[in-house]
Formats: sequence, C-alpha cells, structure tokens
Amino acid sequence: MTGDSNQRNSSFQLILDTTEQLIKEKGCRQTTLQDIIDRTGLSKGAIYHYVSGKDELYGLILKSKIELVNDRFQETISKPIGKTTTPPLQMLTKNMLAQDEQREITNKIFTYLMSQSDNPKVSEVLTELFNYSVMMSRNWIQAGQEAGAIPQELDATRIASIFTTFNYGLRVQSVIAKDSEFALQEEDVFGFLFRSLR
Amino acid sequence: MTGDSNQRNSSFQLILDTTEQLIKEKGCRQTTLQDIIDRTGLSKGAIYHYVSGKDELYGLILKSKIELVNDRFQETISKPIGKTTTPPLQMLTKNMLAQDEQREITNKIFTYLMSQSDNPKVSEVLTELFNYSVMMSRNWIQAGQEAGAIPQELDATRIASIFTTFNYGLRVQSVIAKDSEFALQEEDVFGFLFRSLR
Amino acid sequence: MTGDSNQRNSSFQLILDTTEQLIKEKGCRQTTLQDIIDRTGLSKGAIYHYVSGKDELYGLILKSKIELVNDRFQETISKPIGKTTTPPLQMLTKNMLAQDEQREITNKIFTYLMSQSDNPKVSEVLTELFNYSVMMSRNWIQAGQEAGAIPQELDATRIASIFTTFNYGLRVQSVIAKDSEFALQEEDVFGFLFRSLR
Amino acid sequence: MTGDSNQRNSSFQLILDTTEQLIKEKGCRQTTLQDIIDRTGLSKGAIYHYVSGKDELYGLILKSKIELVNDRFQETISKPIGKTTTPPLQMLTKNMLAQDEQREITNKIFTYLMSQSDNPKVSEVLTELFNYSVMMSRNWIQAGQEAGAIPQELDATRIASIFTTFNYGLRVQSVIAKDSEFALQEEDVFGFLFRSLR
DNA sequence: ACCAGCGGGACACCCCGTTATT
DNA sequence: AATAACGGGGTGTCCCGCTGGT
Repeated sequence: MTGDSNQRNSSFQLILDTTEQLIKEKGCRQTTLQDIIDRTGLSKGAIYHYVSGKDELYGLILKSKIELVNDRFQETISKPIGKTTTPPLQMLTKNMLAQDEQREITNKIFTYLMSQSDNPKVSEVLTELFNYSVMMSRNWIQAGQEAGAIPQELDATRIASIFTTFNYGLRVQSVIAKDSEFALQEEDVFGFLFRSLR
Repeated sequence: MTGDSNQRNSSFQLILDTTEQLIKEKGCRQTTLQDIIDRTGLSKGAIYHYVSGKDELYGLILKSKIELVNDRFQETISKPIGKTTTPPLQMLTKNMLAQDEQREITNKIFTYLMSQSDNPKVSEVLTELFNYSVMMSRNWIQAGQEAGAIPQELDATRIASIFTTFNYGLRVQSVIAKDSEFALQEEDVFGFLFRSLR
Repeated sequence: MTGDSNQRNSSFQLILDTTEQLIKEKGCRQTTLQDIIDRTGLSKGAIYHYVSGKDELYGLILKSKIELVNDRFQETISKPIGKTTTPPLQMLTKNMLAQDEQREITNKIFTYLMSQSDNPKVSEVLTELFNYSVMMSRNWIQAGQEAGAIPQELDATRIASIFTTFNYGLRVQSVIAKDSEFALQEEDVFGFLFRSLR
Repeated sequence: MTGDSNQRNSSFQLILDTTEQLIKEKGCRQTTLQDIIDRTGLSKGAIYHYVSGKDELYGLILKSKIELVNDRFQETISKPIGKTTTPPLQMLTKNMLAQDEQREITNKIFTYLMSQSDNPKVSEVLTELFNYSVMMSRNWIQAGQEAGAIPQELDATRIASIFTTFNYGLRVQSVIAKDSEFALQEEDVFGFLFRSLR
C-alpha cells in the first residue's frame, strides 16, 4: 500500500531529482528528454505521464526550490529578532549574493523559463513566482516592523517590491557578469538594503 | 567597388533589420532561419556568410540597439545640466520603466541570450554589455558630480553598478510581471534612485 | 445485479456516444483516446475493458449505425409497394446521395477503417459490412420482383452487388469530390438505377 | 552539370521508388519515415528537404501512378477504334477489375489518403484526381462517339462521372471484399458498362 | 562576395496499448 | 470494474554544415 504510493512518488521524484542534477551538469537547454530517459531508466511515455513537457518540468523544479528556500526563510524569521536590523539584513544580503548550488540552479531554470515566456503557461509560473517572492519579502519586513527594527511608516509592500526587483537584478548579474570588475559586492548590496529601510 | 561593398552592407543590414522585425512579431525562439531566409529573399549561404549563426545574429542586433540608446543618452548628458538632480533623474526613471518598442525588443533578445549563456561567445557579449552599461551609467553620474548635482563623496562606480543591476531587475520585472499588482511604479523607482544619490 | 449490469452498459454506451460525437466534431484520426478519456471522464483502462482498441471501437459504432439504417429500411420495404418502381427508387436515390449526419459519420468511419484494412479484424468487419449491404439490397430487389415492379428475370444478387458497389462509389465521391463540378446529381443516379432494373 | 542534376533527381526518385516498394510490402500506415530512412540511407532532413511529409509523399506517388496509367490509356485510344464498342469496353472492364500491382498500390495509397481527407492539401489532391479521372474517361467516350461506336446523344460528361464513380466503388470493393461471394465479376461489370452506353 | 540545394542529426510532442494493482 | 503507471514508437521541424557554382 505504502509501497505503491512510494513507487509513484519515487518515479516522479526520480524525474525531478535527475533533471535537477542534469541541469546542474549541462544546463537547461543542453539537457534533453533523452538525457532524462537515459539516466532515470524511464521511458518517454512514463515521463510524459507525469509532466506535460520540459517547460512544466522545469517550472515544477523551480517552484519546489523556491518553496524550499522560503521554508528555510520562514523558519529563520519565526525566531525572535533583536533590536537592530543588522543581523537579518546581513543574512538577506548573503542570501541575495549566494553563489551556492541552490541559487545557481534556480538561476539557470529561471533564465531558461524567461526565454520561454511567450508561452502563457510559463509566463504564469513566472509571474506567480514574482508575486510569491514579493509576498515573502513583505512578510519579513512586516515582522521587522512589528519587532521595531524597521520604521513603521515604511510601506512594506513597496519596499518588498523594490527588494525583489533588485534581487532579480542580482540574479541577472550573477549569470551574465559573475566575474565582471563591476559586479556588486556584499558591502554594496548591504548598503543598498540598509538605506532602503531607513 | 564601393557599389559592391554597399551591396554587402545593404545585405547585411537587411538581415539585421528583417530579423529585428521578425523578433518583434514572433519572438526570438519562434523566429527561424527559414523565416529570415523567406523574408530577406537571401539564401542560407548568404546569411552564414555574414554571421556564424542565430546567436551571433541576435547578439549583433542587441549590441546595435544598446549603442543606439547610448548614443541618444550621451547626447542628452552632453547638454548642460541644471543645479537640481531631479530632471535628469526623472528622465532616467522613465527610461528604466519604458515599455516602448526599443526596450521591448532588447528585453526579448536579452532574455533569449541569457538562456544561451552556456555558450561562451554569448556569455562574452552579455558581460561586455553589462560592463558597457555600468560605464555609461558612471559617465552620467560623474557628469552630475562635476555639475554639483550629485555629492562628490559618492563612489560613482558603485552607484553605477547598483543602478545597472536595478535596471536589469526592472527588465526582468517587465518581462515576467508586467501586470502584477506588485510591479514597481514610477514613483517607487524615482524614490529609489533619489535616495541612492543623497 | 441488474443495476451493476446497467452501470456497465451505461459506461459502454457512454463511450460509444461520446466517441461518435467526437468523430462528428474532429474526425476519426483527430479523435484521440485522450479526447475520449477527457470527455467521458473514464480512465484508459475502463475503455480498454470494453473495447480492444480504437479500431474495434470505430467498427462497433459503424456497425450500430448501419444496423440502424437497415432497420429503418426494412420497415419501409415491409410496407406494401405500389405497381411502379419509381417511388422506392427515388427514395433509394435520395438515400444514396444523402448528405445528412448519419451518412456523413458512417463515411468518416468507413474511410478510416478502410485505411486500416491491413488489420485482419478490421478487414473482417468491412467485408461483413459489404456482404450485409448486398444482402439487404437483394432483399429489397426480391421484394420488388415479388410485387411485380421489377422484372423476374433479373438476377437479384447481381443487381444488388452492382447497387452496393455503386453506392460505395458514391460514398467515395461524397468524401473526395463533394463540390466537384463532376459530382453526380440525383437525376444521374436515378437514371442509372432505373436503367439497371429494366 | 548533368551529374549534379541527376544527383538531385536520383535522391528524390530514390525516395519515391523506395516508398512505393515499402507500401507494396507493408502498407501505407505501416510504412514509417524511419523505414524510408533506413532503406534509402538518407536522413530525415534530406527527405524533409524534398517532401513536406508523408501525406505529400504519398500524394506524389499516387499522382505519378495515375499519370502513368493515363499515358498508357491515351496511347491506346489514340489508335483507331473499330465499329463495335466491344473491344475497348472489354479492355476498360479488365482495367477496372485488374488486381495487378499498379492497381493494388494506387488503391492502398488512395484509401490511406481518403482517411486523411480532413487535411485540405490531401483533399485537394483527391478532388483533383477525381476530376482528372472523369476528364480522362470523357475523352475516351468522346473518342468513341466520334468513331460512331457510342451514340452521339449520350452526355459524355455524365457517363464519365458515372463510370468514374462506379470505378471508385470497384476500388473499394477490391479493398474490402476481395474474396466475398458477392464481389462483382467481369461479366457483371461489362454488362453494366455496356448497358450504360446504349 | 554571394547563391543554391543537399544532407545530417537532434529534439519535443503526442499517442496507443499493456501491465500491475485494487 | 476501474485506475494509474509505464513502455516504446512515430512525426514534424529545426539548425547547421557541406559542396559546387557564379
């Protein structure tokens, strides 16, 4: 009984995990359905049974990644914050500039999907993601306001939009100008965030 | 001789213009070589004679667009600026949020190329573009500083990087969240720029 | 028990009716199992529980349609015929040239199955159908002979074969040359039938 | 020069001939592009270069076959006909009932295309073919009339339409009821044609 | 410099039928 | 009776390189 349920989940999860790994290794465009077939051992039909195509597959992975990040984030802000904004701000800064695997892969998928945004389904996922990001950010700011660390008079939604937009800018930068002499450093980003919250 | 050379140039320009038009109509991915061949009336060989493939072609168009924008920008800042930063800042704001054809098409190509950034040639073009944008922005800020409109003690390069990054964020936003309730408005962007320059 | 049986019948009938409707809307080839699944709300397994595949399903629908037509026909000829052959001949003519939904749909299924006649099961259904048509036609002619409307010396079976063959020809014509200037008109068909029965 | 031209023709012709052979062996539906690729040694791209798909390919083969048959027919009727209609009528009868390879293969392709007649391109080919057949038939009848073998007062076009339609009926019969006890025999068909021309 | 046609390989989408399970 | 998971194959289409001509 659970075996069956696991069987199903395991195939689907296998597709997700395998694809993620392949994206990590080869990038989105270079990862083909054939690659996924070869590595999962599943057939084309089996994969098509779970997802309606590459776009949806990538969208699902991106979503799950984002949700994972958010869960971690929620955990963090649910802990009591001190009087100063500095510690969480620094954490946020690091988050935005992180070059770890998670951010790397979400960036790859994100850029790939952006280039497919003519597709309404894709566009929808992307917009949804943007809104979700803003709302997450707003939650965090409001928590900061309640804790007295961020001025009450600031419009949390606006600041959240600005943060999110800037964050996307950083994502772009990390893709196209990773090694540029002009790439933003931690102190620059921190300063930007700090000034925005005064 | 010049006739011949002009002939070539005109063919080359024809390819560029036609492709741009096609991108406008169908998007980058949907535009095929066959489309370009059909509409230009040129042969595949002729196209490959000028460019090494679709990516390079798109890169060239993007470059030319950016240069065109910059030329206009340079013109603007070469005119004397008044004592207040406001007027040029407002212009900049409008520029960053513009939804006109020029920005639309550069966004399309930009997102397309970003998804191809595994290709070193593409990546190079993109980085070059980023650096170019930062340098342009820096020029503008320095001009502002010399005119006394922007405080001397600000690091022009850093601010330029932040502006450029934010600008890319806005580009992303205009692609994925054009109609989101959270999309940034003119006053938000203006406020952000203004605060950054104090 | 009967409830259960009715349940099954209703599922089976649902499949038949839904498929017929889909064929009417999209044609045979364009109608996919997925369409049937979506519209019936049944699963693939359920469908395969009742029929062995698309071909058999279509065959069943075709058969039921033909039987329905024949039932109506039998009814008609079971009524006493007058001295002249004209009225039933005209009716037959109209039948052969009818462009109504029934004939439309049988034509669609018929042409589809013909293209699958490599399949022995399909071939069998088709041959059966042909024989059935000839026999039906013969019944009618014999009734006419007994009534004295058709000369006794004619070989009913032969005439029936010729009628049936010609009828198939008309089916073909209605599929491939519906609007051709050369398409047969009612008077042509009537003349042909009339001359055959002298 | 001619070598180049031949090279092109030979590839194209190879595709046509190979496909015809495959249809003969496996039938239309069972013949896949892969089969054609394997046997011709050409690539999918090469085939796609010559034809726009299976439908067009089959249409081309059918057309060439029909034209070939017509050429032979034209040759025959260009020879002087005697006073009686019998000899050419018998030839026509044999033609209509022929079970030779030519008729076999045109039947196969014809039935296949009929099942695809939702496709406008296919439909067009089929209608064209019908009209062509009627016109060929009319030519023959008119020749007979001029030679005095067929009564002048008959409407050649009408008779031609009836012949053609009947011929299609015979094609259907040869596909679906080849071995039926009711299948028309030579004498039946001859009788039908003979009576039609009185 | 420019044209023309040929050819190769890859990929995404989609579909049908079967099997394991309940 | 009915479901979900799965296998495998087919088609259309694309991008790009090659060769020979002008």
